[in-house]
Amino acid sequence: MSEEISQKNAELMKKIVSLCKSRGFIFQSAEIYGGLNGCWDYGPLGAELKRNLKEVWWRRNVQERDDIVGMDGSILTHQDVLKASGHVGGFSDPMCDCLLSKARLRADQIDPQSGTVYSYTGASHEESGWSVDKPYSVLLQEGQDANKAKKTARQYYSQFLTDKQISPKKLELAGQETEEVEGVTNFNPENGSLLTEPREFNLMFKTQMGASADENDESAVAYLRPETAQSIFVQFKNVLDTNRMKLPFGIAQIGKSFRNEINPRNFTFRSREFEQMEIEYFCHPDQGMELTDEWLENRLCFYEDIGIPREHLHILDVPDGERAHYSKKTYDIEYEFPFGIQELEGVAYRTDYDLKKHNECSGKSLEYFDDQTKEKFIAHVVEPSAGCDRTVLALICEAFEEETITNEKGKEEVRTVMRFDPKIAPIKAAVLPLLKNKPELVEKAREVQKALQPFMNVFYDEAAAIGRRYRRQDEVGTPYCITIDFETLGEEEGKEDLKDTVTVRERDSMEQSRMPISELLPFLLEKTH
RNA sequence: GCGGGUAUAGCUUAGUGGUAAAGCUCCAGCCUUCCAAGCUGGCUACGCGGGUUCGAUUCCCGCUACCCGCUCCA
Repeated sequence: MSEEISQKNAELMKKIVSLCKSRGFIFQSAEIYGGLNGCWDYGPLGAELKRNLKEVWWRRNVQERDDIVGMDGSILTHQDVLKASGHVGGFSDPMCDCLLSKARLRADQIDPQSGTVYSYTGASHEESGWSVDKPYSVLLQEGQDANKAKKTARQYYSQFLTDKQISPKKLELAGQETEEVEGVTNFNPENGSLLTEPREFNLMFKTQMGASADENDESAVAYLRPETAQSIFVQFKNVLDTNRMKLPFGIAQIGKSFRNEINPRNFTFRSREFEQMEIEYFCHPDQGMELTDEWLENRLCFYEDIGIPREHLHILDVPDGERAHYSKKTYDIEYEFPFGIQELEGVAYRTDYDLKKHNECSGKSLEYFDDQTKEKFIAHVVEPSAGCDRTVLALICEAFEEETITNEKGKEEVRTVMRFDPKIAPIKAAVLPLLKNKPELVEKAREVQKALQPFMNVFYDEAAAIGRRYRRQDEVGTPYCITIDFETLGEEEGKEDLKDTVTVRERDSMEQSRMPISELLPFLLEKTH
């Protein structure tokens, strides 16, 4: 990405974040207390938008399908569940930092190295009297010049210099010692510099169950779930038995999950608390690969359905070695955010890994018996796992547009419009009396509002000129504005036949049409459902 | 976690060692017969905590948050 485009996208993102705040989509969590790192709250319109997304997802995946049922598991999770799944113990990354370049590396991904370690105890600068005592080492591969160790060490020590005018070359190194080593991983392969000790980053939120639980009571430990999936696996048998399900079938769940991300970034994109929309689709082992491809296609259609065109999505076929250890096949569905192409959803073939683990660890049989074939086996599972907040953000980014239009006076102006698909738009229709100082118009408009309100989120507005009110609605993505005027009242001479009709103004085209009030509800239901 | 940047009203910005200006928005009123009209009036801000100072929004230190890069994202 060129510098210019990246600059432009940063500005675009700023505008989106700003609009999200000013129009009540997304606020920073605990803002009046200075904010909570990586946490965000949805305001009135954001809550509607997110609710609509979740409703469409649930409708498409549960309500309209015979083979998927829903559930809603607890967020607090038994520690044994996450021990079995491998999250306790496995869900942390040892990290270390290069003392010289400050690069961060995964300690477990550093190739073992051999060579000569040059160690120093400190450095000094005679002329200025400056000195520092800090142990530091450099690893040199066989055949490298010993001077490289000195050069690297001087560079390292020079970062402590208060007088930046002093050249690293003028530093005197102290206490040089050398040692031959083999298979060590505490040096940066890039430059030979010593790394910090590996630090564990535990990515799970741990808590204590019971108001009087002791902090050191191991048995009281519980976790906030790092994914909704585990509660589905753990309840697999119950759902199977109580709902007479037959393979293949799925269990869907929408809910919050928590991960102690090292570095929350990009607005709501990477948050420590986030909502997932997950399906665990159980099947015969022979069907796994095929179903993974089918689900990928199904999910792409879903995004198209809610207004994210396929051209803005990217499919990443996650290569061997980069997939989770339990996965035989994984597709990432990525979206072109202004801040880069980032993952919205993972469609992963998790094999029988999870059910097998829970089968073993709980001692309860989670096997499936097929009456037809008399076969007994652990079901395999395909998991389409979507990030709800990420999708909301994608919807906002996709919808945002600043349109340049020429007004009646021939002057160019910018119209900010959120082109949400009507299905997910927070407000479906705005009801507007043409003038607010004419009680008959206001009364009629209130009637229309009340008639629509039980069926959808409508908004009544009588403040300011009609044009301004249209633009306000554009900015929050309301697909239709309904205006009650004098013709609606049937008092216009020669236009008595327009009694009880209203102007329907369409957001994207700004075009207006005349419609009887009686047709409004079916029209809007069809367009916004 | 490291490096860099930023923090003034709901939003976007101005400005100053003597507590602050504007545009837009918003609210009230008048007016207004279809795309951010006009007039009058109004609310609202120097992120938090220290220090220096007679006095700090301004200078210094710390913290927090956000943005960018690195890193990370099982």
